[in-house]
Amino acid sequence: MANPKGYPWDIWEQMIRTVLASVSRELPVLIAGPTASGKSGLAMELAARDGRVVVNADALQVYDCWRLLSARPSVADEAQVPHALYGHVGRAQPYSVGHWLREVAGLLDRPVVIVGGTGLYFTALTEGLVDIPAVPPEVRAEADGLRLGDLARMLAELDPATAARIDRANPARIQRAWEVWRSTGRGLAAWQDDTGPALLPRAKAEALVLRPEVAWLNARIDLRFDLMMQAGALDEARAAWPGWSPALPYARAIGAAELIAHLEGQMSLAQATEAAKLASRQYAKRQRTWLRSRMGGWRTIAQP
RNA sequence: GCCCGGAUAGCUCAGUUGGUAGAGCAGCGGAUUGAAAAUCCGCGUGUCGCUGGUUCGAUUCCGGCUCCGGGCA
Repeated sequence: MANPKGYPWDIWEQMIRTVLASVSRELPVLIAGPTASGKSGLAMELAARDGRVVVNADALQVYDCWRLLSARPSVADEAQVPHALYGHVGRAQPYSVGHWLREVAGLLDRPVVIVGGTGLYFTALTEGLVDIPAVPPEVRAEADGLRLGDLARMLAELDPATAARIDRANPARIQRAWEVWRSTGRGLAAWQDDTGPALLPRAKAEALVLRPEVAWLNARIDLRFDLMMQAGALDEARAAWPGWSPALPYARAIGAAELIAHLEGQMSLAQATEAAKLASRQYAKRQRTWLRSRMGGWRTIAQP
């Protein structure tokens, strides 16, 4: 990617290369960082150097419909170095951390560099995740049909331990807790207390976090979206338009809803573009919070 | 040139019968063990255009000025 005007991309890239020179050739490598920080390119270099497979740790790059909008590696990239867990999930297919972790488990018998921006995925990998049976679609549908207040009341009554532990102002948490109780007959808190050892503890991997400077990253984010548009992101959105289901996870790709809204005549292309860039910057901020607070023991690569 | 309206947070605006002001968005901080590019929680960041006057006290009332809209010439 080109260098945003006035920002020292070359210095950042050189600095990272220096760091990479000291990265183990044997241990699995993890690369976390905010969107547009240059993770994928670095992963490819390491993969080429050590004969590693690049493994995706991004919740949106798994979907087959978003190569451009999710900033997935290009066809050329994939031809150059082996990649795994990219674009292998259909948009109507259920997918979540649990699926991802099980797939990663099957790949750890070979040299890997695991790269992505989804903090939850890395935390599940290095700190563990309870194996709770998947919530059946009927239970999800049942929960979707109930009012939040009712879910909260039922949860407080049936599973007070979980109700006390979760953020009860958060609808997503309440619904998840209710669904687990409903589909397994056991409380989420009880399940979580049984969390086993991590699949790949951070001590057994080379764990890196990229932390570029905020203004620099924001400029990169804006530039990257412009490049996506030049590469045909609007066509990609148009292809995903028929049967568009905003409630499904695939629809959360930043920029997708904005471009669809434009196709539906609800906003100009300029407005959609601005909204998508804004949403990306806000997403990067949330990622920063996670990286700061949950990846303290990781090796930080910050911009000077 | 004259008349009318406006000027308050980064933006769009509300408000103060005179006691130095608050919403939305943006921003900042945080939570986050299966929808996580999701979801949720917290925080107001200010020469109230400038300048005189009245007043114990002016962002508020009065005069002048500046700028921005609109109208009449």
